Amino acid sequence: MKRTKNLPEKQQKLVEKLLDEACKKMIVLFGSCTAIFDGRIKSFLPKGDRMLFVKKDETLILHGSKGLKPLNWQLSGAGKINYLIEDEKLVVRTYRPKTKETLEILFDEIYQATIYDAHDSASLSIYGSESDLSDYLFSHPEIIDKNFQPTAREFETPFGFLDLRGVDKSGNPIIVEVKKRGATPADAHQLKRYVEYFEEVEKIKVQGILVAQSFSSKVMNVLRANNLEALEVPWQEIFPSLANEKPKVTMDDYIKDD
Amino acid sequence: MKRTKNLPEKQQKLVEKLLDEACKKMIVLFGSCTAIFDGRIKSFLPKGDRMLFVKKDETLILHGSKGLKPLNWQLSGAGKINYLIEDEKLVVRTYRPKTKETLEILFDEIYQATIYDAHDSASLSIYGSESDLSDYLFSHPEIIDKNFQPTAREFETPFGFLDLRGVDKSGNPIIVEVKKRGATPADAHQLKRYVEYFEEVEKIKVQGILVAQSFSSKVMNVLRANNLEALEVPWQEIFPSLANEKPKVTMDDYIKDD
DNA sequence: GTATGCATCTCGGGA
DNA sequence: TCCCGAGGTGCATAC
Repeated sequence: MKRTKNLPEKQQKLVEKLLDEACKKMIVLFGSCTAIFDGRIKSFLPKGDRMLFVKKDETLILHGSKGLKPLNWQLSGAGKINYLIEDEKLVVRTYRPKTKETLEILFDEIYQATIYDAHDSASLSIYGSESDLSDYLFSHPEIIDKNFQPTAREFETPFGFLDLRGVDKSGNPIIVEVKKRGATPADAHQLKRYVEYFEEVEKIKVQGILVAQSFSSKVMNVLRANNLEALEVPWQEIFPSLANEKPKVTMDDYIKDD
Repeated sequence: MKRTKNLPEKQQKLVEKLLDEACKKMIVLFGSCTAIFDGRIKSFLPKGDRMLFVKKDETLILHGSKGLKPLNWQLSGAGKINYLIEDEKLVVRTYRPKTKETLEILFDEIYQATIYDAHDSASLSIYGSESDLSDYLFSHPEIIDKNFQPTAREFETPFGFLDLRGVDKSGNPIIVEVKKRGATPADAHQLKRYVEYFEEVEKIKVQGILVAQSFSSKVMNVLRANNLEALEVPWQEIFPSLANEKPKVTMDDYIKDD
């Protein structure tokens, strides 16, 4: 990429443009910069080539050349983003009062600045969440146990919501905590605290079952130590993945040309 | 923004360029697209103006006009990103074998394509993490209690690591769980598990203290019910925030001109 | 490689 | 508004 010298007058013009377009359009700046964040944590980012992305809601995202997570960012809801020239260099400065967080990005050089006029009213639709899995288990209780009869979903306790409640064939109460991913020790603890709620507060002895994709030995230890059950449910078989086969749903099913 | 017609020959040239530069440079495409993700979850994104950002490590990020989080993405480590022309439209398709996840982005129109040659060897340095706070409390135990004497940091139990262990002036054992953020019910239960471990397995009665930024009434209820202590530690006073005052550390302290 | 827990977690839903 | 838990959590670190 050609690196044009950033002449002062050119920079001044850019700043005016940026201030003018802020909150109306997406702004992408590409250049060499350093950054300092101060708030919930402090961080310093030495000089390097980055992409700064400012959205219409003034979310500010500074990306490096690797990984999904940005190097630095500022959430929307911060005050106005300041674009200034200091020492002939572009400085982008934001302050988020709610969390008292400042982000300061100093551009040594700007290689390219682009202002996009984006229109997007669409929103992402999702299928296959943990709550979908709970729903499915509620209506297909035999997956949990052939004698399991669910009685409630999203049952509230003072310790939080539990996913499924039911009984076995003898009427003994069962509670189920559902995780789509692999179980963590925290998940086992979560289930334990629901069981404790019933035993200590409601004076009911319940069987706790943790449903998850997989169980590590440490998690199994916690479960066994607390007399809780583990049930491996491969949700991929419940929500058949299209990944391995020819997609059954293609974009053509959705796309409408104007 | 001027919306140039995407002529087939032009698109073909873009595809060649994209394939050529993949993994060598950052790619930014701006246009109108739909997207389908299939893997850990299924999602469909209707048509709208988006920014597609492909990093050198083949991380792929599709951003909408709001919020920090991308609408769709693919982590690095996926197979080669496919850029194809289908029905005279650019299709970006990736498959990540590890998690069997596909992402397909179909561009209805491309407004701008940019290829950046980024050089960034610098890495972010961070100060003020939870572990920094634990370290600080270990060396300044009077913050927890004037009679607290720490004996261990990162002490392992079968239920997980606890942050601090120590004794009071009478030699009674104390364990401390440290959170930098506000305490959650799960935090209180985690501490309870640790206390139970000592009482049930090691047959030692210990006092549990939860250190956090703030405590909700629900969390306080759980703590009180289990005879656990809450200690509000304003870490902002420990790692003085520069947010409210004139920054003491400015970029000038770091920046070295080549 | 897997497992574990932090994160400037972000985000959405519910009270 | 705050509180709470899910997340395609991502990510580093410990094993």
